[in-house]
Amino acid sequence: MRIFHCEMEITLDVIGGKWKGLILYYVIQKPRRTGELKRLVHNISQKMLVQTLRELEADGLIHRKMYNQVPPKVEYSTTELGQSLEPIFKLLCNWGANYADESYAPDEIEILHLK
Amino acid sequence: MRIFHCEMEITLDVIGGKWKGLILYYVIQKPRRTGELKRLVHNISQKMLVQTLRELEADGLIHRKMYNQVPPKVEYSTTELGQSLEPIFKLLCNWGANYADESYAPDEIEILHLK
DNA sequence: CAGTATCCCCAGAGATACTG
DNA sequence: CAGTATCTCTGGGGATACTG
Repeated sequence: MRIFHCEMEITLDVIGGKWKGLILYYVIQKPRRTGELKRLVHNISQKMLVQTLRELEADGLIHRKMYNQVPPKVEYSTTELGQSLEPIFKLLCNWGANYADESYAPDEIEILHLK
Repeated sequence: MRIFHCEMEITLDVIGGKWKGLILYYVIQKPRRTGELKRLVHNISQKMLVQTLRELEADGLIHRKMYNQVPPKVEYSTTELGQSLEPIFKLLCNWGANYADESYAPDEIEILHLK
């Protein structure tokens, strides 16, 4: 039996933590391969990437599709539940952009958009 | 010079981490005293509570008002920037409630709302 | 009551090597 | 390329005691 003290705790239990938010952010945009995520999520180790992906999968937020080929190919995509976070994540990004505008001088911050 | 790779990283830099989300959640609802937060944010230590409050204050999300009286009284409230998270946090809570509905059997979860 | 100062620990995370 | 297995380690965070 899991005990929570408000709905926010539930949400944070599922998408909180050091890496979940960022990984979800990229998988929500479009299906992503493992190596792609490793490149996008700066500084994450192979270990933490796989571990976090397993947790997101176990919680029903993403789906893991494996192609039986050599070399191996795996693609992660959102489930319906995971994709339902998309509008919220968009708001969170907008908020962050606005925060940067208000709280950083132009020469104190740089945003390097990867593709 | 701070480097980010997407707007999401900025947001997570400000409101990510183990305790910030939950503390903000309660302060957004209404001004809160220290002891009140300690009671609401389950399992947080005095040290982490104060430390996190200082970070939120330094990042301009909350304001600390001190009453010069004995015994001391301190009240934390949101700044305009902090309060601008309110609609997003509401969505996050709704999402968590919906997640609980979909992913937990009724006897696997309990939500103890404190006041 | 609110906050500081210490001490200290261990789980979470990094590094490396290896496999199919 | 994707993933596992180990080993290591460090710093985030817990516990405690103390102050104004």
